[in-house]
Amino acid sequence: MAKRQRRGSQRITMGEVARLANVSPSTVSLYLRRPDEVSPQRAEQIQSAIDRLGYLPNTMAGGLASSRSNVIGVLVPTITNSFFSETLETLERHLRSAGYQLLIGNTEFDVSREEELIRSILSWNPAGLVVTGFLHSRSTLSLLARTRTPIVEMWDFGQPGLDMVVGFSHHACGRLIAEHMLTSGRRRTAFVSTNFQRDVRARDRYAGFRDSVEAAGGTVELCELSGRSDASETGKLTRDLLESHPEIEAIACSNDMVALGVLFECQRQNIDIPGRLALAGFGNLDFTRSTVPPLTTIEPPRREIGQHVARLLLASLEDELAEDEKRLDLGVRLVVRESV
Amino acid sequence: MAKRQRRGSQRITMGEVARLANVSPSTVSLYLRRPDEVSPQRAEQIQSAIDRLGYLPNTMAGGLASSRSNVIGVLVPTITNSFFSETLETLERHLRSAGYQLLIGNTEFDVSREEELIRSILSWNPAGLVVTGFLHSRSTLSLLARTRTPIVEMWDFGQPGLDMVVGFSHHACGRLIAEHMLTSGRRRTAFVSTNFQRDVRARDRYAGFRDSVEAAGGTVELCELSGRSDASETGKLTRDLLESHPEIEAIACSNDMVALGVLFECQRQNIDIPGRLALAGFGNLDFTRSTVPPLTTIEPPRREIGQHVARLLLASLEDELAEDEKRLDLGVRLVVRESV
DNA sequence: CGCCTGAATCGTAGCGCTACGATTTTAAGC
DNA sequence: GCTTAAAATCGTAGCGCTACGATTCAGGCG
Repeated sequence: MAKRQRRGSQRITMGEVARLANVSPSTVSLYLRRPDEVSPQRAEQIQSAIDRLGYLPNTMAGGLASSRSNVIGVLVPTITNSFFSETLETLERHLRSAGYQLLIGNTEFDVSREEELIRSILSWNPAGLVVTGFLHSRSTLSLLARTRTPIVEMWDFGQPGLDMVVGFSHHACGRLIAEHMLTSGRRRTAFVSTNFQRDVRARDRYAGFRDSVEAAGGTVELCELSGRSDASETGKLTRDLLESHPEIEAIACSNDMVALGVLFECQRQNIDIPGRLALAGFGNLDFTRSTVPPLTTIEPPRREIGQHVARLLLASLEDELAEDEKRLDLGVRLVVRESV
Repeated sequence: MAKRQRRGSQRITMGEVARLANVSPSTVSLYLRRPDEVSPQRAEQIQSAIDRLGYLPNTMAGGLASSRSNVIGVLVPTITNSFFSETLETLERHLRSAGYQLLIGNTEFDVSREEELIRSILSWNPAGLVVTGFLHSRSTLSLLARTRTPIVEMWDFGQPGLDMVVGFSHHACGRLIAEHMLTSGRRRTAFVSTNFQRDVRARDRYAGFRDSVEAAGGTVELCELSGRSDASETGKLTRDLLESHPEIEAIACSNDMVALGVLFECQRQNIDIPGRLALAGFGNLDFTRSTVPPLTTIEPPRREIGQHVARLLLASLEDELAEDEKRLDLGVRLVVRESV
């Protein structure tokens, strides 16, 4: 909380607008909320008073009085990741145009931090809540069970969920990549991942990949990149991997940035892609189409997620949604280019 | 605003906690705000009542009553850009640990959208406001002049500013790159930029670059990339540029993603970097150290900006800052690698 | 011309909390 | 045991707005 008190900072109230416009405060309030219910004449008086005074409504007072808010809380593991930030951007655009304000929180892939953030967001009496994935702490779950605000779990699919779900199956992504590699005749593979311990969804993609490869009699070597180094540490890791496992003929990466690191290492070592080694990413980031060679990857519906989350949220705020409208698998697209 | 009314969603109030704990509501409030001012015995009664009821304070009611809020508004051009999102992440971390809640807005490089967002944030009676850069609409300026909340303008430096300023000079960045290229003997240059029309800071970097190059008797060809295509359209543009201006021996890019696109095009055309062409980016994104060849770029103080903005904001909330503490040029570091 | 109806406007009572002065409790000192 | 100051607790009066029922106003009609 602010230490320095800033009261009396001559903020204009609705009452002052009313006085200047020669109407009652209730009329001003009504004008602001449902302009077509006041006469054109009053409307005009009120608007000009507002303009003249530079009146800004006090959201907190309004929210308290109506015990309702235009806040929607959104929790992502990190906004630093273009997957989530594009979803956020789209979500923001759609929700703002419907009059809502996003409260964004970074869970840092940590369920206890998520809990803390949810507590803080819930104290705003939000109209809706959007969280990433299905993994929540026990007390988060009970916190969420008790609240009545609509909840969307996004960026994943395949589990029951708390209320609404918009996403896709990461396990299926892994399988998709695996099948494509198998088709191109590769059986000895590796999966290189950042953030493997913390990111359930990366682990799901790995699991899907491994399941498919092993079902076809192939092998999968798992390589974890430590920390946040997306493309720098990758070089060394790739070198070690290829040295200790010279039989490997395909590498799937947990995301395109990792794949970029692998790709540059291959360029350095003159390893032919896809001749000697097949390479695939995840994310279909912008650069993937211009790498040398262009990178085969998976396009997750980043912006579509945002759009549909907004749509569902808005709909559920209007009226109760049928059960079968509450779950949306947006699927995923394999973008085949030249690296596999 | 929410259409469906969710009142009566049996939310627990402070009064109910008080009743269960056998104290007055004021004591509960005091306990929550300044726990050390209630006796340990009461504290314990109250806390257990809170836990038992699952009480969550109502932020709006608190904010209204104290006419003060723990909200800090932050406006960035786009959260989709790792420059800003890393600043945001750092800012969030520091500010949250001091008890503040960020309200993030996307201006989309549009001053009128910025104005709209500022209006909306101001209606929350925020404790502070952070905006990106110096470019604001006329009415934003008057809106901001009237308010008493501390304001930080970040990610730029060199203009008077409204209140506090934390950033660095983009013009200086351009000069830095130019000087390095000139030192390596290049005089015929090009500047390739995304988002040139909308992004003042990219234009400043260009201006700095051009000023230095031209002062040394060199030439600068400006290439603008349309829209959001960071690395894909870049290939074609580079090809055209190199064809129509075969004399060009150095390319500076508005950011590392653009440089990546140029680099891949050069790989395709077998253009030797830095032999035939020098290349530099901006941002020092993670991948730049592993490209082939590693990319010379500029490291902007992304996270430091967040950290110092938080520090200044917090300090100005405690007490008045001296004038000379209000402006901070964080500078910039040229990261020399192999591409120039 | 009064009556009725619907539209426009208004007044009042909170929303759940905090600020702050009033009151009660505690403990120290003699 | 009494006084007194300090510490702990409490009661009241809003914060600025919205909800909603009460009131006023227009106009149309018998």
